[in-house]
Formats: sequence, C-alpha cells, structure tokens
Amino acid sequence: MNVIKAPIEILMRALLARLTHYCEIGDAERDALLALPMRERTYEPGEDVIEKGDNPAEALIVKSGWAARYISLKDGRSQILNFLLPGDFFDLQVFVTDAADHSIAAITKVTALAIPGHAMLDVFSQDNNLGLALWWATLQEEAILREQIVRNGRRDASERVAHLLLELHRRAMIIGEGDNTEFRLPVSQVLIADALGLSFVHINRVLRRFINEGLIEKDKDLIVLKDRDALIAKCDFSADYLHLDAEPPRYRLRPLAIRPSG
Amino acid sequence: MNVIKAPIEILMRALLARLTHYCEIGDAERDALLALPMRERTYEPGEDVIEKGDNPAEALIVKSGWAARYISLKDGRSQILNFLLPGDFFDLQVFVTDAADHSIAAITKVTALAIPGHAMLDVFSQDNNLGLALWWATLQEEAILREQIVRNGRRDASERVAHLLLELHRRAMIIGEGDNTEFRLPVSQVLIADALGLSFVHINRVLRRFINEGLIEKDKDLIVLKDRDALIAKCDFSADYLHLDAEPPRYRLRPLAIRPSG
DNA sequence: CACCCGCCTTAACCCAGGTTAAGGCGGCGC
DNA sequence: GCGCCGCCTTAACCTGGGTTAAGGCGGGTG
Repeated sequence: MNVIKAPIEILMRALLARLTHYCEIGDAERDALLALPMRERTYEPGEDVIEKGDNPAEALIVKSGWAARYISLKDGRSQILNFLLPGDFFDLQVFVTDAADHSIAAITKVTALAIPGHAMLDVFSQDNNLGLALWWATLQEEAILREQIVRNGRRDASERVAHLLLELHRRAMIIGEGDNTEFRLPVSQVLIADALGLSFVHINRVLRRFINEGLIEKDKDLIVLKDRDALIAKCDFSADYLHLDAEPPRYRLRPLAIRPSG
Repeated sequence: MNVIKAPIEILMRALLARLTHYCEIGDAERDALLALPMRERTYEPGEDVIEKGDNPAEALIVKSGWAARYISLKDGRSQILNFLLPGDFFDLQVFVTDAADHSIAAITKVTALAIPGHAMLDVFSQDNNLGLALWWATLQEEAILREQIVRNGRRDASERVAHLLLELHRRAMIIGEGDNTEFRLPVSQVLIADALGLSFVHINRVLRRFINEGLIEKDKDLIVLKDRDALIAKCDFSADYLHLDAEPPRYRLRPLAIRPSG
C-alpha cells in the first residue's frame, strides 16, 4: 500500500465491507476497484443528491453519511422508501433507465464516490466476483423494499418502529458502524415517521414507551438496544431478508457487458 | 409461420407484448425466444407457485392468469407485494440468490412457461435488444414496488383503491387485455385488502362508494372505469413509474453472460 | 335437493393513530 | 445578547378505518 492509494482505500472501506459480505473480494478485486476513475462529491443535510427526473451519467456510492430514497406527493406528504448507508448505491439503474422516478436526499452530510458509468460497468463485468457482489447488493435492496411494504402494510406502529430499528442496527453493523447493542441513528423522528407511514407525534409516543419499558435508550443520535430480544419478539424480526449469508452462487456471472451505443 | 410454431407463438404472445413495449423486438429476437427450450406448467387458484425458501432452477414467466407476490406473517396477516400479470417474470433473481424470501400464489388458474435458467440467460445475453428489454422489465417491477410503498404509506383508503385500479388497468392494457375503459380484475376484495394494507370490509365500503358516485361499474370481475379522469384526479395518478415509454438506451447492454461454475 | 363455502354487503361499535396546539431546549446567525 | 429554527415532547380531542357480526347470493358437490 503506497501513499497515494492509502486515502482511496479509506474511501472505499465501506464499499469493500459491503461487497465482502456477499463474495470473496481478493487483492485482484480490490485493485480493480481502486483503479476506477472516481471523484468525490459532498452533499449537505437536506440537499437532494438525485432529483426525480434527473438522468445522471455516473454511478454514485455512499462513502459516508446517511441518505434517503423518497417520493413526494403534490400536497406535501412524502414517503421514504429506504435509507441509504455507507456502501449503498444511489442508482444502479442509471445505465438503463431514462430519468429517475424518485429522489434521494442527504440526511446527514454525505460524501459520495462518483464513478463514470462505463468505467464501473467495465470493472464489474470483467470480474466475476465483483459482478456477483453487485448483483447481491441489488437483490438485497429489492428485498429491503419488499420488507418495507410488509412492515408498513400489515404491522402496527410499535411493530414498525421495532422492526425498523432492528433493520438499521443490523445494517449499521454490517458496515462496521455500531456494536452489538448500540448504533448511531442520525434520523429525526419526522423522517422515521415518513419512512413508516405514521405521524411524527406517534413516533414520539412509541419511542417514549420503548424507553419507559427499558427496551431502548437514546442520547442524541445514539440508540442503545437495551433489550434486543424483546424488540425482536415484539415484531417477530428475522434478518433473512437482508441476505447476509450469501450461498455459493449456482452460476458464475458476468453481469454486465457493455459497448458504447454510438 | 408454420404449424409447429403457431401454438408456441400464441404461448409467447404476452411475453412479446411486454418486451415490445420496451424495445424493438424483430424477427431475430422472436426466433431466439421461440427456440428456447420450455415447458408449460399450470397452477390452480390459490396454489403456491413459489414458496418462501424454494430454490427453483427455472425461470418462470406468466403465460396466462394472474398471480400475487406476497409475504405472510406468523399470525396469519399477509401482505401482497405486487400482482403478476401475463408476461411478468416470477423470479428473475433465481440465478443469483439462494432461496426465495417471499412466496407467489396463483390467483386465477395460471399457466406459466418454465425455461431452464442457463438457456434463458444465454439468449438474453446474446441479444442486445432482448437483454435490454429484460432489464427494463426488472426496473419496472422495482418501480412498481416503490410506488406500492408510497401508496400504502401516505395515501388514504380511497386514494389507494383508485390508484391500484388505475395501475392494474394500465398494466392490463399493455398486455392487450381490456380496453380504454374496462378490464377484468379477477381479484377478490380480500386480496385487494391484502395488497393495500386495509381490511376487506373497508375495501368494500370504498368500492361501493365509487360505484354510487358513478366512478366505476362492476359486474363480477369486469371493472368499468366510468369516470377515469375523476379517478386520476382523486389520487393524482401518473403512470410515469410504469416506465412505458422507454427511451433509447444510453448504452447497449449485454446484460448477463454466464458460464457453468463447475 | 340440501348443504357448504367463498365472496360480497351492511351495520354497530370502537380504538389506534392522526391532528392541533403549546411549550421546551439547543444551536446558530446577527 | 436576542430571535429564529429545527427538533422533541405532551396533552386533548377526533376520525378513518378496524372488528365483529349477521345475512345474502351463487356455484359446487354428495
């Protein structure tokens, strides 16, 4: 590791942590990733990273900070579809689709890696393991969307809150943030409400109750899961849908081979 | 078109209609699809096509009938994630993932085409247009999931019902079922409730009201959208998320190249 | 024919969670 | 320092939609 590569490696830590969770990432893969042309972009809290209608030419990967994928209705109601943590991709569809059908906003200050679409596709299509890891990441995100539908459709308020806390705790742990009992949740109660389809007043009621019952503790954005088992029991949480234990793939995939359309 | 191909073409009509909506499908593409080794499978109403935990080796495509992707909670509550119409894929993830994290049930009698995974990947990776169409289909499904989250999270009961009716009407039209004002909706009010996160009693109340207000008419499974504009206004429906107007792709994609992992 | 079953329908009652309002607290800009 | 703003908190009140229950209707089956 030389002086030039070192800061980039730090940049890529979250991404590597994510991908490693799905597939074996060796030196060859790491070097290929590090060789990607990339720029760093930063976004302030509340700023839109991608707006509905945008058509970005770069793939963006969260390096640090939290963001939210969301859709707004005309009358001001808005729904968060999913939270994005370091290592998550903003928009894998960038290569196929015309215009984004939803927006993404930075929740905290966010730094992102911007990689030109064609360069990223080249790398991921030339390396089986990376390509596979990318597929897994996509599938995981889809599964998280599905779970979000069930959570908001068929669970009551406290089940929803418990379930979301457990998901985010688990996801934070995967990328090396937080430990077995606590993690930082830089998300206001208003945003939790927008994710769970509830009012922020009611989110407050539920969180208060969890605290009074000794299930969790809160100090600013630090959440301590004091009785994780009770939370799990309360909403019958199972982390299966996060697909954290990748099985050996049935096929080796070269997921995306591209050539310029011109 | 010869006598042997004719019945197969009929088999593939829905799939072709779907794919044609995204990309130009010429004779070459059609022939490639028709050459695929495939079997037909049938499922009875209520029967599970794929159960959570299954790990099928074939890609399944709805040929006729309606199905539903769903997740059940332990206590019997269940949530429909999405409806599957002719031309939809049951499980594109089959090639990468280990076990299905949700189930799919036939709503009506369903016939499906089963295509061995490797054969389908071959075809779709060798033909740019088909590969691209496949990507579009995947993205469309993800977008429908996102819209489902917003619908159930931030809309009230009558908005949800109106929005779902408009979506299903539009999707039925794409595949050549129904016309500008009516379509067949072979879905009981119980299932609509499970899709919209409401009780079937309330679904009935809302549908009754729509009928009394002259917005729709119903006769068995035939739904007539008598005042489509009013329905659209009621829920601010926009079909953008169905991505029906595919723009020319920025890149030409060869989406999946595989070789046996052994 | 009689019975059952799935589905639709409607009414009466009730409660989880929405809405509105008001106050507190900390950070930040002037 | 003061005022503003974002966020949290709590209380009082209200309503959309859940729950329960009961009946109807049509189709299938012995």
